Amino acid sequence: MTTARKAPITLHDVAREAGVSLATASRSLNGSARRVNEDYRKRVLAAAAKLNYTPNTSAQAVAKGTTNTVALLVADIADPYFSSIAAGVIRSAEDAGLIVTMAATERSPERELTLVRALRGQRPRVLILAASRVAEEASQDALIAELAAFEAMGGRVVFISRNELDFDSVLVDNYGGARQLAEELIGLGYRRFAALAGDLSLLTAQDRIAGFTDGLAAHGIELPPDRLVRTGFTRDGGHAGMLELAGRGLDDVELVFTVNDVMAVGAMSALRESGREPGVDVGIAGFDDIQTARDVTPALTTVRIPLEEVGRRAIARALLPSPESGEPATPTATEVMLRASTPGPRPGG
Amino acid sequence: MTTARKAPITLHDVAREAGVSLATASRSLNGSARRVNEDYRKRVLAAAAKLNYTPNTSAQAVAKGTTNTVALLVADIADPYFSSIAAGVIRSAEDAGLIVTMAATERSPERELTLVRALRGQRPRVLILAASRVAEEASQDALIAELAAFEAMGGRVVFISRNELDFDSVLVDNYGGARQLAEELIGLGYRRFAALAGDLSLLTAQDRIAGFTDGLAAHGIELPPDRLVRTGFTRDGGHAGMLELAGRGLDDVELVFTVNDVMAVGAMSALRESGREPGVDVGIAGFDDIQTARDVTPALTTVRIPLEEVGRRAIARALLPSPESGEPATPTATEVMLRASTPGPRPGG
DNA sequence: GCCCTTCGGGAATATGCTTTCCCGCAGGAC
DNA sequence: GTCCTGCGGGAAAGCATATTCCCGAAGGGC
Repeated sequence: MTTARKAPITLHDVAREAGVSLATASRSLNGSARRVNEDYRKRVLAAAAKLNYTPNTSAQAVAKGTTNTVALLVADIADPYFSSIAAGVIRSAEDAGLIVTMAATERSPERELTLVRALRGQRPRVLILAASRVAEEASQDALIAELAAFEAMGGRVVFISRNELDFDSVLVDNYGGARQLAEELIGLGYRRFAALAGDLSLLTAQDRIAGFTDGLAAHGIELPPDRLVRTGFTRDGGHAGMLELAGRGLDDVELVFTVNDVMAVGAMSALRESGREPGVDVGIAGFDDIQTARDVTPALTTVRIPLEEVGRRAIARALLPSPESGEPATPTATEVMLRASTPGPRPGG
Repeated sequence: MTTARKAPITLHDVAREAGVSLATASRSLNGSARRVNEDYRKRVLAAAAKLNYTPNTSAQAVAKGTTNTVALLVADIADPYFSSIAAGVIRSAEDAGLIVTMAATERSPERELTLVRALRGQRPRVLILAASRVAEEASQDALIAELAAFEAMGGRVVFISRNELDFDSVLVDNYGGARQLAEELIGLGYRRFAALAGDLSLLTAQDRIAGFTDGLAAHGIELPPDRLVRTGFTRDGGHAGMLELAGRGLDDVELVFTVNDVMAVGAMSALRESGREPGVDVGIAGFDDIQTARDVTPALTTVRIPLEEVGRRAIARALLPSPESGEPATPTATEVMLRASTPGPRPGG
């Protein structure tokens, strides 16, 4: 009984068991356009239950020419930003009877392209690209071409937080959120800012920085170039960036904005290592509102993105009839969350 | 050019383009046992590249009778414990040329069973169950039966942190880690403990509590029943549990152990709300060593599990020849990480 | 009462691919 | 020079399912 490897039971077996034809069995089980006599139907269902039959989805896919698969591409599934989005995607894909397959680009555009190509082999119904876009990118055109081919053969492409003409997308108001954040921070009394910009080749980082600096500019405040540190888009990037900033000896900085929360967390840690207390000595603000932002001490001021909902909206859009041309979907609203990490500048500042 | 929906190009097209037979085209592209003339092979490859051909994996699966799919079942993808494991799984599955599909049980045994059944339709090569086991469970037998059927038809089952006879697993030394933690905390001088036990119907929670209490017992210390709070296995569960504990007015408790890190984080937050400072007034220790444990203040003492590696080991084991009977794999070692949340009891305690 | 629909079961075909099987051809042994 | 062997191309037979097409039977209209 160990290595018996008995073949999985097929629709054939069910049909035989029920004493009906293959066609009738198929029709009974997945309710086609054709109706089937109630007696037969029951017999088939009973046989299927008795044999513990499960339709072979691959065979169904081949026969029908479509799958029930959603392919999701993220940069790094261990990053809370992406795992929250993934949770939303999985949840609502499941509600729609879709299976989701995931792959990680590890933030490499080349890998992204390779994966898209490979994923195309799966003939997924929809392909969701959540890995952020890089501004300058040789493989960009190749990606677009690949995706266009994918859509031409009937698949649906949805970008997350990345506006790509000709493709559908769930947008996030990165610019607006960052701008609003800047203004509210000014409202708290902050005047001297610095920013950790993540990798500026990432459009998301660019947008947030642009929104933030514009928000400052609207109040006549400038963000001097030497106070904008380019660094990795990760926690460790934030850590390194803060050390770099400290190394520049800008002692009068009142608030450091990082383009995402994980960087803020790294920055806070670096700040402490250099003997200063986040919130007290220097304000910190991030972007995304990952769970950790609320758990960290002091709680992190940030811009909230409803991450799970973004995931849900992605598959919702994918299931809608094709928008026929990228009417660029109203961006998901963001919300500034002021918390303890930005109590306002210290009186003696 | 919008709704053209041109059919995806098939192996047929490639063969025609290259002027060879279907068989030769197939053999050239996936290197079968049969060799094919180098000239032909090149012609086929060129044709495939020119047409931008991608094999239809569903068709391949049907023809071969196997897939390249790994199905991964987790409780909640947004939980860092699971997303870290998932990251490991995805990474090394990909190295092995496997695609991973994910689903979330939302911690419901019924859902788990339903999903396993549905996933079976995919005929995955391996099925990884990472959602924790519930002790008393009506659907348990059904699950086992389902999985046995799955293995009988050639699939591989790997449990994560859950020892199920007859199935392979990657184990985690929950008991040993917790026990070691208890002893080290005693070494720091702590004597009066309490614990937030998560849902005690979860075996993982049980093991950790057992290890912890046994560790205490080895030094003649007891964990009175009224100091063990059953609560949810989540962050909010930890929060609620800590409030509950505080409500019991046990003011002499020096250290609170929570069965996982997310609960510890919730507990720290609750502690602050009730006016006490984690680490200073009460020590806190968790389990898992998720990233946040290091980012929180004070940094959380915990028991480290190499989560990503656990994921990698899961697919590594799945790819090995079947162990033929559950020799229960040496458990993955855990490591106690003493951090600032347990500086030792306050002198005046 | 006859003809025309409609209903619905079943045989057969299609899907895109792998693999078996057949067969021709070239090369080596004697 | 014949026979045998082995290499490798191509036709064809699967794989598990969906769907088209055919056809008999039942029902309704006049």
